[in-house]
Amino acid sequence: MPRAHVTIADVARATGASVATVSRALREQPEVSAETRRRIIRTARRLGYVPNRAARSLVVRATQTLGLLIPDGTDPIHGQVATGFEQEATSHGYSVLLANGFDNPIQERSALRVFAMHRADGIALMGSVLSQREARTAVRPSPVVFVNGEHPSLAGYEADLSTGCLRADDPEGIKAVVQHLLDSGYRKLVYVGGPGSASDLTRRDTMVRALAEARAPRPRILVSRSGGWESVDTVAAAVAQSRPDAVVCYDDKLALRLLDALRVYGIMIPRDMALVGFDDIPFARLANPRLTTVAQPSVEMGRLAAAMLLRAIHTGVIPPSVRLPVRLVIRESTTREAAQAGGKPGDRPAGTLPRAHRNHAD
Amino acid sequence: MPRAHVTIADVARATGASVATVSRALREQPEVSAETRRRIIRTARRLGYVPNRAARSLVVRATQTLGLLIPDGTDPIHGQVATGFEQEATSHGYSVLLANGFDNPIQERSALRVFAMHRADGIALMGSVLSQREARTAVRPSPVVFVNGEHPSLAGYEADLSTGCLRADDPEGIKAVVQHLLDSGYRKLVYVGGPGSASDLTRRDTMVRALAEARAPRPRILVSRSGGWESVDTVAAAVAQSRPDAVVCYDDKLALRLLDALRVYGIMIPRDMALVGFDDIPFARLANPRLTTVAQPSVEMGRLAAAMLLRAIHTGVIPPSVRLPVRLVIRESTTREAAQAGGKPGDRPAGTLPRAHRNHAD
DNA sequence: CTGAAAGCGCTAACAG
DNA sequence: CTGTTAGCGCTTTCAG
Repeated sequence: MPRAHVTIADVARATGASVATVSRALREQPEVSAETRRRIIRTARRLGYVPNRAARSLVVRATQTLGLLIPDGTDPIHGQVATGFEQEATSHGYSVLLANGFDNPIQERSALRVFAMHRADGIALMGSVLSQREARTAVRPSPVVFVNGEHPSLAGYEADLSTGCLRADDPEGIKAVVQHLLDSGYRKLVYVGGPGSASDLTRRDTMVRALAEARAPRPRILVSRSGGWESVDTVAAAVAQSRPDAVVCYDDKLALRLLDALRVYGIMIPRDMALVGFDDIPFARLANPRLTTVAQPSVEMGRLAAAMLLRAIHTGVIPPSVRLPVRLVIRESTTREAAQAGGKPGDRPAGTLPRAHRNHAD
Repeated sequence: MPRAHVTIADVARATGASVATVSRALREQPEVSAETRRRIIRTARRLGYVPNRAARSLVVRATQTLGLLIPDGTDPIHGQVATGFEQEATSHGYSVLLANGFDNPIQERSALRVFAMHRADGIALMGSVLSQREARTAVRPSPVVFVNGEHPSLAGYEADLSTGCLRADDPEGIKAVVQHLLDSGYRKLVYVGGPGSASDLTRRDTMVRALAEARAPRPRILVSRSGGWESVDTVAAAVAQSRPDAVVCYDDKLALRLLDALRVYGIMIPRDMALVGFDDIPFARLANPRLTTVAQPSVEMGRLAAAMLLRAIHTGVIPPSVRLPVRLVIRESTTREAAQAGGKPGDRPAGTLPRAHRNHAD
């Protein structure tokens, strides 16, 4: 085995063909005789030839690479988006450059610069705090797609009629939550905010508005800013004292933390109050009680972001913005009867549970 | 703004300097007068110049890129490793190419090929099912680091005395679990296996051996192969029937699913039996009851993998293998008193199902 | 069908 | 200190 990398010239030399022919043969171009092609491909393999993408990119002016910026790969939702994105990209022969922005504009900017230096053919920004204008200029002329952008300019939520934006329909989700809670007889509601980001504010405001429209009491707003444990405890204390009928949290993570914190106060969900999250992270359905939440199609979202980018790359025009439907998933945490049923299944596969039930009942 | 990308030649033309000088100035090389440098940097910025890494890579024979293969970004642990890896890489000026292998050798191979084509300066393989030999040849001569490799050749666990392997000390973790369970008076134990991977088998075998050494009864082995819901129910049914003192699961995800499934049978943890997981995913501490588990330093692991790669790139020699210490985290799920005690947080492990509790206990 | 030659954008000698 | 000149490995006219 040669120490350095085998080049197309090595293969040419070994086969007696020219580099041009080798290049053509290796790319399955038609204008090469089947005979020579086979010979070339065989020796290429024998020599352990691996194409050098940098060299190719240089001339074809395309890198077969997509850049993906996520806030924090540690978060289950971001991991899911990233995975969907990677799958779609990979299945179309693109590789993905991943960067974490940690909600920090500085880090996001430098990630964009890296993508630009790599000449990524397309860039997806998830939960980015940057403005569209800034991001687009930073990586111009590569197309950019925004997934659940968090830049303040998006807080109004009407701002992204523009192109290349992908987001879950949070307002519809919250409205469904409110509807469900009111229908279930809960009146005194609380919203627990998180990071104060655009989506946080949107969810909060939508809830306030939905309640106003339903002529229900205005919800109390609490905030767990840092997302840290202490502040969750503070919120828990406030909740324990005011005893609302139901608590809607910014997201599942916060809801689950709060659920845990409330145990200290002897508050039990849903016996004492209802609890709702947002996102439907995998663990929401495993919590005890199982958590009612709004499901976002995260993996699908990542996949779609990549697909939009791919389309933009091919057509040269960035696809129109998309608002993805969300789905209210009702589970035990907002079902009073569940407390008595002892683990009444929320959303399990139909076949498995009834049997288990019967076994147990017998 | 120019349509195409600005090149170093454009900057040279605009400043009246030569491309060589521009190149040097832009890379902060010393042999350029401060004056010219400043002028060059200014015009470069004005023109919107962004270096082309492909071109640079071609000549310096280095891409400032690391490849990372993970099994599935959807899994919290993998997301954490990836994040640590990305942070370390980024902070040293490297970008990361991410790929998911989904425990599929075919996909892993093609990911390796992509890394090779990109000439990634280093490659980290997490939970890969490929052999070291195959992986190393595939991306030669770039250094490769294995994180918790799952190739059968590693099942014996002594096989990777070799270089460039990074893994959590699962055996120590399981031994600590066994010790803790025995100390707590649990005798009749069960191990619930998962994917049948190298780490699964290692954990299982270590448990069997540790119990034998302690002259405790041999554990019963159950398996939830697919990881799907149905098979968890099967396991739950078996557990419900045999009523062991404690159940040790392959990982937290499985443990949490089992915890959920056991509720159907009216089995409450830790009142009726103890439950232990592995990994300490973020939600282990939020479960109800909070889950006793073995904590792996996942983020740190990712960081370390990148660091090893960086070192290998600089020194030309792959660092020795590392076995990272794990830590037993004792929580409610193995603490009988937790069910009865009162006062401090965590005193109501089965808190939200009090009626159910009585229903079944009475 | 195949080959020769001209770059893609950048760096690295090597001269000035 | 600065400029000239070869390439890095590959694709792509343009001729044969």
